[in-house]
Amino acid sequence: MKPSKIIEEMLERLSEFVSLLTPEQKQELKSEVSVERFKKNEVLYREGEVPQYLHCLMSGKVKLYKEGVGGRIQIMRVMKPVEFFGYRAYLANQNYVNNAGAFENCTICMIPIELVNKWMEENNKVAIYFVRLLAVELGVSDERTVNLTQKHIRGRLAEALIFLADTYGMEEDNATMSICLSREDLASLSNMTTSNAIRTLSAFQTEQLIEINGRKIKFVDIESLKKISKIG
Amino acid sequence: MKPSKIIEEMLERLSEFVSLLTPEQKQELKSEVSVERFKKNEVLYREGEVPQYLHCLMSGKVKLYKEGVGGRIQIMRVMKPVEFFGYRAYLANQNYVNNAGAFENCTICMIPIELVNKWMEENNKVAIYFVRLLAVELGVSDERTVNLTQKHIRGRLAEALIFLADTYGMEEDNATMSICLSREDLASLSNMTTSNAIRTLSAFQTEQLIEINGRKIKFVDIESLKKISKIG
DNA sequence: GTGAATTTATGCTATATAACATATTTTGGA
DNA sequence: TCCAAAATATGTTATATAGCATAAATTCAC
Repeated sequence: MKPSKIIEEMLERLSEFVSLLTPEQKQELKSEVSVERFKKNEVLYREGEVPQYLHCLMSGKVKLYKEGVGGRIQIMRVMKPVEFFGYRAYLANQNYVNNAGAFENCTICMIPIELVNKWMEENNKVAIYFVRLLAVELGVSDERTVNLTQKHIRGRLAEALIFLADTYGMEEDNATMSICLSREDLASLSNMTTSNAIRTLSAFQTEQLIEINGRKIKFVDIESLKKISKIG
Repeated sequence: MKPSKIIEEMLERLSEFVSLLTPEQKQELKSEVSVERFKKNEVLYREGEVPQYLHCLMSGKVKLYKEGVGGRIQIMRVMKPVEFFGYRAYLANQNYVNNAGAFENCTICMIPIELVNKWMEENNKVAIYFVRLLAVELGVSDERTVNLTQKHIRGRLAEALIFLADTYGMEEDNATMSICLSREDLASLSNMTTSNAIRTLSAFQTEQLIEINGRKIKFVDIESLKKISKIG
C-alpha cells in the first residue's frame, strides 16, 4: 500500500486520538509522520537506544521484549494494529529498556517523538490521553507480574494462548488463532523453557483442549483452558 | 503533629509538584486536603474499591500488594515519604487492583482524586507531571517482572534487601537497614515462601554477607550482595 | 507475669521445572 | 531438489523451590 494511503488510514483508525489534536497539530502530524516497513523477525529498536519515534503499528504483529538474566528473553507485551508503542521511555526521559521486534512483516507509522512533548505542552487533551494510556498499561503490567510469578506452567501457557487469541483474534473458523508463534516465542511469553512450552502444548492436545497443526493452534475446549489459566 | 503543620510540610516537600499548580489550584489543594493516620498493619484500601483519594505519604512506610493465586501475597511496591500513591486506578478509570497497607504507623495527606482530573484539564503541567510519574513507574514495573521471574531465590532476596536499603536508608551506623520487616513480608516482596526467606537470610548470615538481630538487618558485605543480586 | 498465639528456625520430603540428550520433522537457501 | 540448519518432539536426569513437620523464640493480650 502507498504510504499516503497508510497515513490516511492511521488518521481514521486513530480518530480517538487525532480528534484531540488542534488543526495545526493535525497538520504537523500529517507532514512529519513517515511510514516504515519491517520484515518478519526484524528488530525495530533495541534496549539502550535513544527513543526517536512514537510508533503506530498499522499492519503486522510486534513484540516488546527484554533480555534478562543470561540473555534469556521475556516478551513483555505484544502489539496489534492500530496501537501506539515505543513512547514510554521518552516520556520517562530514559533510553529504551525494551527491545521491539516484528513477529511478521509489518507497517509502522513513525511520528517524531518530540512532537508528543510539544503537543502535550500545547494541548492538555493529548497529555491526558497519554496519562490514561500509561495508567492502563501499568495496571496490566502489575497484573502480569503476579500471573507470571505465581501461576504454574500450565496456567501460564493457557493464559498466553487465551491472551493471544483475545489480542489477535481467530481465523474464519472462529477457533484457530490467527497468530502463529514459534514454540520459543510462546515460551518467552509464558516464562518457561522452549522444551516445556512444547511439552505442555502436547499435553493440552492429548487432553483435547487444543489441536496443533505445526504453528497453527485451534481451540477445542476453551472453557477448560480458561479454568486452567485462572487456577494457575 | 498537627494536621495544619503536616499540610504545610507537604506543600514544602512536594514543591516540585505544588509549583506547577495555579494559585487557585494551590488554594483548592489546601482547602480540600485532609490528614489521616493509620496504625501499623492497618489496611488503607483494598482491591475492588473505588479510588477516592490521591494519597501522599508523609511519615511511615506503606506497601502496595496483590493477592494472587490462592490468596498468596505479592508486594508490588513500597512507598516512602514524601510520595504520591493510589492514583493509577482512577487515572485508568478503574477500581483499585492493589491493596495498600501500613508497614508502620503512618500519616497520609488525602487529596480528593477528582481534583487531579480537574487540575489536569485546567493545567497541562499537572497532566505532564503524571505522565512522567506513570512512565517511570511502568519502566520499574517491567523491570521488576523480569527480575522476579528470572532470578533465583538468592538473587531475588539480595535484590530486595538492597532495594529496601536504597529506599528507606540506613540507621546512624550506615549499615543497618532502617526498615524492619517480618520474614513473611520479605518473602512477599521477593516472591518466595516464608521458609525460604528465613533460610536464605540465615545463609547470607553464615556467609558473612549480613548480620541478623531479630528483624534488624545489618549489611556486612554489600558488594557481594550486589553481585548475587545481579547474577540472579 | 503468665499462657496463648505468632514468628522464627531448621530439617526432611515432594514436586515443578530446568537442563541435557537425542531423534525427528520442517524450513530455507543454493 | 537437495542439503544444512533450525525447529519440534520426547525421554531422562538434575535441581531449585515449595510444602510439611516440629521445635524454639518472641510477642501480645489479659
